[in-house]
Amino acid sequence: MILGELEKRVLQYLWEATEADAKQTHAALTKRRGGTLNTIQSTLDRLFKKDLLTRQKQGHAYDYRAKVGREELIAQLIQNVTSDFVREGEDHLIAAFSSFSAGLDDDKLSQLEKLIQQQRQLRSQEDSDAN
Amino acid sequence: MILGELEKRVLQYLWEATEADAKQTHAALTKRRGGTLNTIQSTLDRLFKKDLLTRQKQGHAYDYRAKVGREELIAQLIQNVTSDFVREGEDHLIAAFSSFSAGLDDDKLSQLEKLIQQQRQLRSQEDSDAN
DNA sequence: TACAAATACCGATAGGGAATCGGTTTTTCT
DNA sequence: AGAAAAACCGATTCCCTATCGGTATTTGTA
Repeated sequence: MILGELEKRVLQYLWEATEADAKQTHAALTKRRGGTLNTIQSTLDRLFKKDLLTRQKQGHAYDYRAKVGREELIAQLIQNVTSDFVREGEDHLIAAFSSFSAGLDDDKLSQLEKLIQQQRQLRSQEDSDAN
Repeated sequence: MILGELEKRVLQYLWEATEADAKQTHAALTKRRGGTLNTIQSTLDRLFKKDLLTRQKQGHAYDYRAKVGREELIAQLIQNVTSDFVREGEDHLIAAFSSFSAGLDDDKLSQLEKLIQQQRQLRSQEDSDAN
């Protein structure tokens, strides 16, 4: 899936705003870049059709919300752009790591290890929560 | 940077073949999908202009070689697709990890840790090699 | 409930990149 | 120099984003 420039901005805005209709979105984005309300409406609609947004009628306008968070989107995009090159049975992240590792300094490596630890802890907590 | 379907296939082929001219590439790819030699030439040229291939005249034809390896390309693509969403000071891989971690099982986490260790070892070796 | 305002929806256009291919110009080998 | 092989150029089609104008709906309200 490809995201256009405007689509990205709208998405970012919705992550901040939590919820907004076309008018608000237009108001927020039009300051830096011209464009009519219609343009924003189309863009919101396109994002909605891409299943990246949720909408709900509120008064006479749709209120849109991001359906995917920033990290989830990043994950999606990476899988997308990567999938043609990831070998059978190979994980996307593993592939990504292999790709980046040469460019990582010791600090980053440690940072990653910490994140892994955190992730593990998070899980054992969830496990005990479940009981 | 966006890669088209044919561009990806050509790239993959060049990773296998190490080196090939348009004719060979065409011969290799045309079996599964029609298309003329010209199409392949254009594609090779496009990849070359994208700085993904190297070429060198050999006899009357250019011999092309991939300029980036699979993992390097993956890294590039990830950075590309990700950069608009990665926060200031945040690393792409860290962001990627955060995005994926929820979907990783224990095995994958361990696998990653091992990779990190390997990377560390690789470095200390290089260090001692340098002395 | 009928009307006016606010939106949604439809459709058209422009612009950019990939994929394709025909045809012409260059290059190269003999 | 001449034939054959490639490179190069240009045109076309297709798909997707960005933009808007104009019309059809919907909604709040007098």
